[in-house]
Amino acid sequence: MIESRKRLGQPTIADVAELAGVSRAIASRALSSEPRPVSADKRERVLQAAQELGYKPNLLARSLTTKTVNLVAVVVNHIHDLSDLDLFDLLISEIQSIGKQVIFVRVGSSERIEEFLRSGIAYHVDAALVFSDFANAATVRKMFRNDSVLMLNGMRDGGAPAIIPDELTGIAEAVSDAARKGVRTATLITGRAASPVEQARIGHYKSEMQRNAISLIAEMRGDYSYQSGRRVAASPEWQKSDAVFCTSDAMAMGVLDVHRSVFPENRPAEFRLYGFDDVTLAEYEAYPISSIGYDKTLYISEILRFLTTPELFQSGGMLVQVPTYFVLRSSS
Amino acid sequence: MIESRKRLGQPTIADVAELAGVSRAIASRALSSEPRPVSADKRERVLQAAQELGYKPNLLARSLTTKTVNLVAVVVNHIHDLSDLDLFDLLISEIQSIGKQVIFVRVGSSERIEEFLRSGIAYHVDAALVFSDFANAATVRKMFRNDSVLMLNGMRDGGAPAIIPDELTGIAEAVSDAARKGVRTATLITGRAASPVEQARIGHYKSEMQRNAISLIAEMRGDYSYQSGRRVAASPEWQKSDAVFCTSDAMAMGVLDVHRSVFPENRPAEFRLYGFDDVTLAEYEAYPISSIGYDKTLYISEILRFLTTPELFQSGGMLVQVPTYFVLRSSS
DNA sequence: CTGTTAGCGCTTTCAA
DNA sequence: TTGAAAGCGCTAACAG
Repeated sequence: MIESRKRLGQPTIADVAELAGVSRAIASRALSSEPRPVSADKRERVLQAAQELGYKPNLLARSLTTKTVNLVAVVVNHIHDLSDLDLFDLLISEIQSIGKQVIFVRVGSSERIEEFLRSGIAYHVDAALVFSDFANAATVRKMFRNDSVLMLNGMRDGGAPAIIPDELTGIAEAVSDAARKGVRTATLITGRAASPVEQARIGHYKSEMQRNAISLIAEMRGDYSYQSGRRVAASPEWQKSDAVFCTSDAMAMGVLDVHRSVFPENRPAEFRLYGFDDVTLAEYEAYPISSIGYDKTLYISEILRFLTTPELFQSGGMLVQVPTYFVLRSSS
Repeated sequence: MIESRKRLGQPTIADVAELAGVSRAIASRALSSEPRPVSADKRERVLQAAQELGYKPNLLARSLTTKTVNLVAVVVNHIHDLSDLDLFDLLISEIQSIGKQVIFVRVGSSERIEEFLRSGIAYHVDAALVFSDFANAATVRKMFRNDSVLMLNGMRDGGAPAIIPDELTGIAEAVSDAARKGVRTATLITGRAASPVEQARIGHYKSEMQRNAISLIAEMRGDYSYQSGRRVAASPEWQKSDAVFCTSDAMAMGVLDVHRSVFPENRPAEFRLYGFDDVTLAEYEAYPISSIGYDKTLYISEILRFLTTPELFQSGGMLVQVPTYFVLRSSS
């Protein structure tokens, strides 16, 4: 006979075993989600006892031996984009549907991020999904006990697997849409130049413009935000061109609003406007911005594939590309 | 001499103790963040050894004895509301700043939520912040091992502490703004009627209208979304009134867009329009919607107060109110 | 199939 | 102040 149940606190597996009249090991096996050898009658008795006692396993204790917590870290810089929300809502929901939970880690510009991570449960996650571009894959991998890290920040800097939208296809479609409509000169409004993703994006716009005989007469710097779009569009350096390409929808909205006050039509009269991201917002009538998007459902299903069968991605930092496409709206 | 360090895996506190030539207990104390009796020189040696080994405590193991994980659950229905956007980024950031991490639990309409919770680390959180209205306080409390639950869904259904915006003040200001401008008749566009929060909100609008001699000539049902605002505004039942009050900004945006196509001015010409939530978006030129908001920073600081000193809230389900205020924009 | 025995890594009595 | 030892609750290895 094992010790009698201590009255305080939740029942443990020892209590269940005692009530069922079996050893703790048997109780553990009977309660396991994996198939484990237990005779039918004992399993029945254990389940019955667990039920009776209202037994709930302590996952912290279990994790200690199994080395797995069914926890996924989502590492972000910040979430202030609407497109972020659409994405994260679905992502969380999908991750939960495979029985894992999501811990959000917002790294902002913090320098102490590594220390912060180490001192929290997030350090023990089974996998990390990195949307933030604060560090490269190698660094990020060192930040988690587990080296199962998926880069989703557009970077592809080495050993870690990554899923990135193939931006070239969408950009090519957008630029050729402009060319087809007679656009000969264009302005490019960019975001944070430091980002390698932005560098590549800019490169694609330039090469596609060249291919389509569109000359880039001005390149202006924003920071992806609505306000920066307004600022750029209202600045004295602003010059007329046939088309304005922005590397974010928010900047395009800013540009649109500045020019809307001059041209009361719901779109700029003097140029064709293109955004990037295809945020939900563009569905709103006031911002009918032609944009470049990708299939979020597909993107997320690839992420889930990584979480459920990481082996598939481990072959030398596999890269999965998700196609982008052009979405035509009245701004262009 | 304790067993020599096993080569595999991370160094444990035993390794540190061994290297420092002290017992595990001493190492534990020296490394503790709490003040614990350790002689100065041993503490020094332990810290030195930990440093040398690159020792990182295993928080899962620690939690097993301390019963605390520095983890906060944020329970939501979904996160794609415009108003969510403004809140969650700041909330996560603030929670992290006090050394806790955030686990997001999206309950959607799932029935198996309790089971899901029990089988995850989230069950062991130190506190739960409930934005979702899927259940009452008592039920929610049973879903976490810890009963430190803060209701943020506007409900105030019992023992649990809650922080809710005091909507009456803002609504009173909005309605009186309308009255002052000569509004005599009004339409009210509402969201999900099932929600008790919405019920209260509607009640406030009605009583304030009465007080201000504004007659409510139509009450129409939306679902808080932009699309539902459009649908309502375009429906055959729509009738003219001096003012339109919506219980969400998104619906007001929908209403505005439907009427914008008739009146190209940036605001409806035939009535004054009022929203609710004061989403960031309303700062954009295309949607200059007068709205009702509250100080998110204040709201979040109250939440943080709960997390750091829950005792303050435990006196019989304390209710903290955060004042709302009216924000005047050109739509009214 | 079953039970015993060791742990997982850490903290905390409890004597010394 | 210190260290031995006893757990926290669970799972896994190993005999039977």
